[in-house]
Amino acid sequence: MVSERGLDVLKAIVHDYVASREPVGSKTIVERHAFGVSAATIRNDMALLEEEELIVAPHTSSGRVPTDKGYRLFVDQLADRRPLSSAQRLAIEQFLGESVDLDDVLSRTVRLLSQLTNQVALVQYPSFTNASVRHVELVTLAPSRLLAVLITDSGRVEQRIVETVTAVDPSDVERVKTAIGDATVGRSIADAAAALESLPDGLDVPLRQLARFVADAVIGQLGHYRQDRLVLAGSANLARTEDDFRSIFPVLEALEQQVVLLRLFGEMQSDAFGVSARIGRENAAYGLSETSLVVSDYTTAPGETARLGVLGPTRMDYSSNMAAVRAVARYLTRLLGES
Amino acid sequence: MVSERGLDVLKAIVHDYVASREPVGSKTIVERHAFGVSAATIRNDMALLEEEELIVAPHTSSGRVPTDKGYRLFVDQLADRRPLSSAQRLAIEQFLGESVDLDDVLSRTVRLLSQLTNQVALVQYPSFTNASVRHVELVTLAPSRLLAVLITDSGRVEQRIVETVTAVDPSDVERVKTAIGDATVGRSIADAAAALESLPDGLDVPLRQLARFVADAVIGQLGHYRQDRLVLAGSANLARTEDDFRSIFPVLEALEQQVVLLRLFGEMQSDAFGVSARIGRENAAYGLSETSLVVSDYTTAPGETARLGVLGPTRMDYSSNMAAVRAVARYLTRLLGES
DNA sequence: GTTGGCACTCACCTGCTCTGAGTGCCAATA
DNA sequence: TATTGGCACTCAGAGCAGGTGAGTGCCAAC
Repeated sequence: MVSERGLDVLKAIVHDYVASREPVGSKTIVERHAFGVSAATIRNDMALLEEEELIVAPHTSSGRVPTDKGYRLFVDQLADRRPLSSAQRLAIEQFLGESVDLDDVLSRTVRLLSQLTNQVALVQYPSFTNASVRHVELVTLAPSRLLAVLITDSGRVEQRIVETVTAVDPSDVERVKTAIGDATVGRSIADAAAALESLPDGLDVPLRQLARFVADAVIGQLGHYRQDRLVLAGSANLARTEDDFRSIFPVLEALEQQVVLLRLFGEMQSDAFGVSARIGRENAAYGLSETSLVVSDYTTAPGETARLGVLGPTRMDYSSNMAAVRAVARYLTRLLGES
Repeated sequence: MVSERGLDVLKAIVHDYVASREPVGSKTIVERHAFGVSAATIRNDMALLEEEELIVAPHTSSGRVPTDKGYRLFVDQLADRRPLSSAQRLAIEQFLGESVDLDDVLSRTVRLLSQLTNQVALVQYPSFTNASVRHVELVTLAPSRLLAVLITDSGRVEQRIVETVTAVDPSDVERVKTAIGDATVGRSIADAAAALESLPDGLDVPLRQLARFVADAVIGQLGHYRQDRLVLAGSANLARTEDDFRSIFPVLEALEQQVVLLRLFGEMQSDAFGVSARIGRENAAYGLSETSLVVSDYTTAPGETARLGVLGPTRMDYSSNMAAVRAVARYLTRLLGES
């Protein structure tokens, strides 16, 4: 069993190792932290911690380094949950407050988060499955090319080009637009998609083909509300933080394969404090076994959440990263919940 | 003066160095290329090339490496302009042909280009300054929050949230929408912005404030047509190609600071073949002195061009990268020029 | 349970030699 | 005059030896 002081020693090791990037020895610990005991005592504690596989020595005569299990214990029980500085809070409010639309909010959020944490920041687009259709617009770009624009009450705008086989008559376009609007406006995403499926069959024959094309396009746009997207920023931080450049290659690759990250996001469960972490080898299945992810939910509407977080080397400052992720998620919830 | 064969030697050095990543010696050259002369002769040529600062020896007793000046000469005079394989051409057509809208086209383009070249790919959004306003839509999201949507005949859609001080009357919204539509639809971006400036003054007092808010928002959207944006893909290739990881940090940073890249894009001039390169220290002002950029224009409408290209280490395969950039730019011109 | 002491380990630094790829130069050759 | 084989020279990099020091494990004493 690990003693009370033993846990404090683990905490000290995590802190010092994150700060110095070098294995931590018993002497360093007594020098930097006021334990009031000698180095030999610390050594005994460290031997116990090593037995529990919470720390490990890279080679026989070196200091210790936390294991993934050690980080996990640290995150779950030991990490300080200290709030951000008021200057940081102010920065969040000011920077995000200037946003002009949803895209802008999220792009600002992700840049902000990467600057606060010095890590790669990720923000998932809200799914808005509870949203309902506010407006459908159909614009003629060329004789046989239309642009379908879908607007929801969540303020999201989707566009899609519709190619038709033959040139279309403007009045037909108008009638199809009205029909589609009648069938969808005010309905939820799911209901609207269902209504559109059968819509063309109820129309006069001359309109059917056009209506089919447009309805399919709009259904495709509605489908986007299930598919998620990520925005990210700060990948340069990887090259700064990481010491070995070969290790950043799989990470950069994962960042481009958003699917992987979305699956990871999906699997994570927030704890009572609204923040959760996935550490090192817990991500091995995704080729990210030396990488940790700190994630929090944010809410855009009752019952609708999306996630944001940061990604960095296992050896990261969990305390402050978790605080930053939490604060940004809260502020974002407040900002987007207003509408 | 450098002889005819001297240039062939330079060409061989560039080729071999790009392939092997190691300084190229005289013996290697005679072994791999059928020059029909001895190593000593090649050495004489190399001494001349070194005098002209086209190649350099990293240390006294090693092979030679091209200088930036050497790459420049290679690109301008020696690089083969061989076309892509038909399989590659097919891949371009198939992959891009499936696009559903402008965003999709550009995001597919950039991914494609990064896969073809194994470099970081960049695509600039078209500016569409010649475009004209097709439609303006105003949607009420909340009592004092509207969404303004701007659609142009180039198929681009801009959205922006408008906050008003007080709750707005739906019929007022309708009237403002009509007024703004009348003032802008069918006009060019520049004309529409000018017309909107003075629009509110001509309206009844009760509508003025609302009209001012909305007009400002739409003017802001129109302003986006001057500001450019970049999409990029393949930054993981950096970590693969580069041997020293410290060198990728400034590059990753530049990739996040799109402003820098946009300025670089702006300064480049395409040559007669439609492709241009900026090599190594020519980019020193941007902190990219070990990086080269291969760029081509693509055309979206008569008189309107934007750029795309790839970015990678100075030691890159210029021949095939230039071929790929050129082919993709041509195809994109054809695809976007259709509308 | 804690401590000081002590022998032990091992990564890392330094200085050394050795090797080989590659060069520059030169006199001989076509 | 251009080309060639020969040769001495250079120097990065690999491999080895010895020294240093941070850190450990263990133990007897407190």
